[in-house]
Amino acid sequence: MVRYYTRIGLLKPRAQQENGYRLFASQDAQRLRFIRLAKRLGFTLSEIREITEHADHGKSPCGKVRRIIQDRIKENRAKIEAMLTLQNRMEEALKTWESMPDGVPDGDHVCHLIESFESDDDPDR
Amino acid sequence: MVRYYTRIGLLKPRAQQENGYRLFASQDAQRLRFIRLAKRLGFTLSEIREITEHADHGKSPCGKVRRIIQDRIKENRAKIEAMLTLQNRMEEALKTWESMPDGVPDGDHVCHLIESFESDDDPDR
DNA sequence: TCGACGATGACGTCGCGTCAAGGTAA
DNA sequence: ATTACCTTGACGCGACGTCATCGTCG
Repeated sequence: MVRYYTRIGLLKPRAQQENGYRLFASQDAQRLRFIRLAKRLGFTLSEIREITEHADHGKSPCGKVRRIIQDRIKENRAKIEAMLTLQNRMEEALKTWESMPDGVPDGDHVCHLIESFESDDDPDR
Repeated sequence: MVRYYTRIGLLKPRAQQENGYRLFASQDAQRLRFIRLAKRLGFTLSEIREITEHADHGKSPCGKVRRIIQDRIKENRAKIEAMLTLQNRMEEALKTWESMPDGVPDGDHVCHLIESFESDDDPDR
């Protein structure tokens, strides 16, 4: 991860001259802790990059931070609902399949279990 | 999608000789419907490929199908819980931040809102 | 001849992991 | 000299989308 964060410019350790080794200062450790906290709050790495660059230019990133997390809460709610819908569909399928035998595939049908779930319309996705 | 599915070998239209155009038969349309149904049930494309290849060899894929969906239900449950945990964390953060002003970044701190969420330990992730 | 289709191939997404080839430290 | 670390670079994942370049159809 540290190598990756360095690669995408989230961490900027100083390069030592003699050997090519990266030198991490305590500021870099601080920065890494910040990244971890932000990730725990749902921020993506590119958002974190925006935030830190903003801050490195002396501007307050707090407004941006509030906006991002509000959007993320909405997005997340939608994703959770979608996953709950899927979960219901899967459990329903398993239940229905309990009373159905395995089938042998012919040219037309791959698996009658799955094919028994013809969807009339396709509201989500 | 159709191009992609063809590329990864999920759809296999016959190539016409004269021009290089792909020729889709009704079987391909049937196969595509199957893929869509399976996706709606949470199967990944590589699982769908396993299933169809199994079936194309004349073997019943139904056992595999039952096993996969049972695993997927468990995985999904874990993911949903993780997302609910995240959602709580985000909403808690927003609430806490309501009473906090925006701050100006100094060398040590990027955003005190995020930094106020020091985590004692890190149980999940 | 022109414009709307088709094909292939390469590259982008996101957050890393992994592997190879080579240099360095103890 | 060994071996354990470090570096850069490329490629992999999943499920496509997009772009460029080319060929083809009407």
